[in-house]
Amino acid sequence: MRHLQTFKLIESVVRAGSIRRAAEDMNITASALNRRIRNFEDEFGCEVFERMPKGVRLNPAGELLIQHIRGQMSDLARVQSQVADLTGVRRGHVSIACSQALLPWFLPAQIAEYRGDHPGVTFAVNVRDRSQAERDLSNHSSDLALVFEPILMVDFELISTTPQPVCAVFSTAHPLATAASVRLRDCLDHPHVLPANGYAIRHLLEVATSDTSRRLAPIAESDSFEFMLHYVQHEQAVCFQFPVGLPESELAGLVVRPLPVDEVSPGYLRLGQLKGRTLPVAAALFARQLHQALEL
Amino acid sequence: MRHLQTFKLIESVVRAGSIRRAAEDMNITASALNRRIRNFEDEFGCEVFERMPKGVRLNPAGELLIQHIRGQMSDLARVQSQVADLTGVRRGHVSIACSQALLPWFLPAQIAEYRGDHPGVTFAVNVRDRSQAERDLSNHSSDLALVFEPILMVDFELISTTPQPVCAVFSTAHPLATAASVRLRDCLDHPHVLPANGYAIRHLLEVATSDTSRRLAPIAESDSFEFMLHYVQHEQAVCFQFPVGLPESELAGLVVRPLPVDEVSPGYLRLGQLKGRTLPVAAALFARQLHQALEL
DNA sequence: AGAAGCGGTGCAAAAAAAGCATCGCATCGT
DNA sequence: ACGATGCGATGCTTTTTTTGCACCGCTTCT
Repeated sequence: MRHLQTFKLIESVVRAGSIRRAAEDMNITASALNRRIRNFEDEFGCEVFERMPKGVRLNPAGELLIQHIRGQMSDLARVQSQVADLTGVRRGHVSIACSQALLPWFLPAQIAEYRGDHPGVTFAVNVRDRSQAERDLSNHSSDLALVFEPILMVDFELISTTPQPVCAVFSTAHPLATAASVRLRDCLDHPHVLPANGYAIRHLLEVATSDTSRRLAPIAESDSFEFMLHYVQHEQAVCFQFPVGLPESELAGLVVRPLPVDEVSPGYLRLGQLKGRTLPVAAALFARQLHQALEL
Repeated sequence: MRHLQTFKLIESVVRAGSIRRAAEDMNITASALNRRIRNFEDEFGCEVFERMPKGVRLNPAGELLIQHIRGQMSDLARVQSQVADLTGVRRGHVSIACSQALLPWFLPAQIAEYRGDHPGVTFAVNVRDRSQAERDLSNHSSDLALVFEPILMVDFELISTTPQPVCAVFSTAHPLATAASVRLRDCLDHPHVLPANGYAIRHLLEVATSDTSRRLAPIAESDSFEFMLHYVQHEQAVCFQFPVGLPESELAGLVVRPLPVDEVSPGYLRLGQLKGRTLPVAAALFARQLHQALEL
């Protein structure tokens, strides 16, 4: 798109942190890029970058501008997607920032289903923690965020909320496997594996134990649920995960037991978008599908 | 602004209805303009205009595009205004679509007060009926709308609402001038002058008389309140206006009496903006001032 | 002290846009 | 019926803008 070239270049400079690096990325010379920026700043009425010996950085005016630019670009993409829609060519691209739990089963299944109807639509799936996911929305680097317990900042517009009980997961050979029901305190009596700090499940478990005498005493911590699920197949330990992250087909040898919600509050899986933004057709449609899938 | 030139040209073509006329408006040749548009359509991916023997018209894709363009331009203006704000140069421009009643006194006073604090800010005041005012917001051709009883379409975001009783206005020599209170039926017993159909006061009076045996029988209709106010100084007749349209200082020889609200419902003066839009600093500030002034 | 990396600038080459003249086409008025 | 008019489109030349190249001055790091 020719007419937004200057904006794209500026965006690239912001990302690269220096005019020369950005020039290389965009396959033009630094001098040309430099001049375009200076010309733009002239027209714009004030400087946008702070020149420093090691490169450039946005000044406050530039911060305002870059937000505008990002908004413009994603809004134009939305318009083009809508136009493509009414031209009959259903194409598009959906980018999603999501929690790890959605990777093994839920999102692959949902995307495959969507692409069954609309093969022209492409996807980008990025694992993000809850605050980074929201930042991605603000950046316009993701269309949708699907995370547990987001920080819910002002820019986050909820599309859907689904409570998910925390589940204990252990091997079929584990002593708890024969118990009628499993409480958190039972799990803590056994060796247990926990997600690292910052993860929603860890947070919920911390809260659940904070007013009891029981303490979390993980034999292992990890930022990978894949690791933890595999670990409890090797040692008689307990790990935790949300139902949406537990594909039934891959649970051979494992037992899943939801913890009672009066003991451990459920995690809320929240689907959201950037507040006030009109999503491209493809993203809006996919969001609707997710919403329906999550309601079940 | 160089980089939005193409957008400006397209907008101009939409307004002019033909490439040649737009070219003249923008001081370039028709061939250059034509080529820019065709190039843009290439990049954009599909045609934007319907070519007709008498000129061009937007096709559905173009309708979507022009909305995007207008949004872009006004958002960029907002950013520039914010930047000017933090550069210390408080400048800006506020455009208002408003009812006639606000012209003689309220808006002049408000604008003068605002410009007392911010002499760099300029204003555009356009008289619009309630539906046109809302259309102006959608077009981004006005920042604010201040009208009675707007149609309240989906794009209208209310900032402030003020009830205004309908007032009867007549000369001090009029028989009603000595009455303790004035009811609508009293006014209808005398010759009366009404605003034309479509005006809020006319509508409210129609509603008030619809379930009675009394009928409106205006000796004169007008779309100018200025005319009506002056008319009742020449003949012993009654006219109607909202308090906000009646400057006390100019009412020598006239009596103003509010009609009881249980007989004639008050008109609601509504200040609004385009839904979801972030107003430029100057407009947002002025809206806040209006809001406070209207609360008294 | 020197190398490396940064933004900025003068100048010539290259590319893009504009202007001009002209075409084909549909409509309108006489 | 038919020419006049006004529309968008297009080939060609000229003008303007942008780019690339070489180089400067500056700061930082080794």
